[in-house]
Amino acid sequence: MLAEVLELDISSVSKALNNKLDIGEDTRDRVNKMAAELGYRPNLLAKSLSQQKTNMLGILVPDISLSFYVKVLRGIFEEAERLAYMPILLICDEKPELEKKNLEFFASLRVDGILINPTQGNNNSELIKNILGQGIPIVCYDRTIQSLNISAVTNDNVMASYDLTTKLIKLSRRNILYLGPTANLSVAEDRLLGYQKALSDNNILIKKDLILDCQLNEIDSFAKVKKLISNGHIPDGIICMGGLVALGAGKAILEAGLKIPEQVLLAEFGDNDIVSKLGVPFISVDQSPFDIGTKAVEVLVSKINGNSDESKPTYIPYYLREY
Amino acid sequence: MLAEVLELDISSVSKALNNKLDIGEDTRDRVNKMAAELGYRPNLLAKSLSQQKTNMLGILVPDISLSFYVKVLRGIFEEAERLAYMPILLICDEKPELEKKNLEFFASLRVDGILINPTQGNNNSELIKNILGQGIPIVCYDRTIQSLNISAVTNDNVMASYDLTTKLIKLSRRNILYLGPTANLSVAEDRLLGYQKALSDNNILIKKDLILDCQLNEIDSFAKVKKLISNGHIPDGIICMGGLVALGAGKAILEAGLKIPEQVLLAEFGDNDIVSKLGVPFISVDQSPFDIGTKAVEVLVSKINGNSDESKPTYIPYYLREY
DNA sequence: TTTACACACTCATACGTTTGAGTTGATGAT
DNA sequence: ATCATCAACTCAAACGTATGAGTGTGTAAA
Repeated sequence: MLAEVLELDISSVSKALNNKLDIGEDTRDRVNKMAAELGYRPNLLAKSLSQQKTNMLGILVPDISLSFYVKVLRGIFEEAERLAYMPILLICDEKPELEKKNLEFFASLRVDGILINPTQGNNNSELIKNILGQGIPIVCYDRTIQSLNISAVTNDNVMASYDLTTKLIKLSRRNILYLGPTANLSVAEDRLLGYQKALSDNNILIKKDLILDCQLNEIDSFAKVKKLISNGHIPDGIICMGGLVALGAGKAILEAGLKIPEQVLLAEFGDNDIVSKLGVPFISVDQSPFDIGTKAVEVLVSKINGNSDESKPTYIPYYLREY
Repeated sequence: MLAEVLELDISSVSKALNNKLDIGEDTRDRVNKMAAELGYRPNLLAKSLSQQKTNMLGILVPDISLSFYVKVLRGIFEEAERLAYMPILLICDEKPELEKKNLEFFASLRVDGILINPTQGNNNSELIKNILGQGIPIVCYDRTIQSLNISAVTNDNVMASYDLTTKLIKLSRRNILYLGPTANLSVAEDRLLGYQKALSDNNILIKKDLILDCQLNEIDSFAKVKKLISNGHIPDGIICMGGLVALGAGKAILEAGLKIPEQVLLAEFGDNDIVSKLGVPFISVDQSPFDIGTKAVEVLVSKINGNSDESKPTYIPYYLREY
């Protein structure tokens, strides 16, 4: 198209547009001028196919209705822009089948790298291994996959949970409930460990009925806590895995006529925006989601560039906050 | 790769994988089996380039921290999945430069169609026209671009605002403040019209100082309303353009010691999740964001398939709700 | 005047897939 | 036995770009 009008070889046009050295200055100018005039837009499909590089990053997110992930995304987008990669965002809705479909898409599209927050249960770890084997680097953020020896950018969740639990203990709480998944989720398992260690270190007995398995949503959390209370077990503090869990638990507590934070202290990880709906004070672990995002991209890109073959986790600092 | 192992021509492999008719059943099976075995994954870049069709939809979103857009996205993703298109999500952050960059990317990637919620001021309408001219259909959702004769899926914002204002009037409010952009935004202009018409029809004088121009964020809204109150103008009802505006306004009102809803009735469009942070009752226009999403994809895909060249707006029903 | 060499360009191939046209061998009808 | 038909395959071109090797021209050095 451009080549015909200018009576040049396509290769010359290509070289002019890409500022290659073996092309005359005057022809370069002619080409650029004509390109602007005709509204020429390079075909990324062809370019990527030819170069064997897309300059795209595949980003998998479980749920964008949680402000935690939105903040992570901010970090991801900002850093990707800085490093001249295009982040392609796909949402998995915590569904393994969707995650699979989206991973397959990214692999077929030949993105240069993938950022993933694996769904609970790590149902797609075989597929992930497969894609890694195909030569596409994958980095986990927030959550990780222990069985896979994969790079991850996350918090030290054992320590964070230890600190949070310790804080509740210092605030004179002794019947602290752990509320969230107890298996199949790296993050939750770590936090359970930290919770238990904090109790031990403070000579508090770990009671089995104060470790309450619950899904990462408001409904289940509400139901489980309501049942717990109606059974006469009233904790004086709750460590919640995420904002939705805290929201459900908080509603159940308030509905039972209990006071927050006087009677029950509410503590949660990561997503405070949604908890503030309750209108009561709570303690939150700020996981520095923005930094998780930027660092994840940084690690991924260094893998793409072959500057890092290691797969140890990168820890991002966290902060306890009171709202 | 596959072809070599099977000692077949690449074209035969391609035909087998795509269930073409002029290929033997036994070879088809052999190919599929070997493909599974070797973990063959078709290259979408090559496929799309060859077919001149990507089966991708470019989705432009201003801001995913607003639950309104998250709900729209749910609709978009669900309908896109149903119609076998892959939605590619890019976030513009209300920044025209980002919008431009993302539009250029979509055009270069040769997505089959684009869904856009144009930024205020429609800074990229020339580019949009250009891309349309290139043969990529574009449909607006929520907002539209009047100057461009482009398809849009939205609410009848004049009517919605008329109804909402009328509702406040029926609740005995006479000093109703319009709070939001007054120009450069299709949606807001329409709502201002509806607001004014409702006042007129009820024989209420339209006061200039009850039409308060303010940006679509919490900060500006808070500042403007605070100033208004400190100047002694206290409205008894506020029509806010969106949740962030309502949040800022609500905070200013509460800070001034005024009661919501007794002294000031708060009403807003679209994004109630965020307003509930205030912990007070408010009236909301539910714009059926999910339906906006599904319908937008439906309209876009029918354009892609050449079944629709018209460009009239498609209106989605809205509902007044009290929270 | 020849040789060398850099410069600016073209040629050919590659990337991985699709697709209509062409080829082959077997089957059936006359 | 001859020819048309058909199924199942291969061939070749196309999509739009990038890139190393090859070509021709002009200039400077010997």
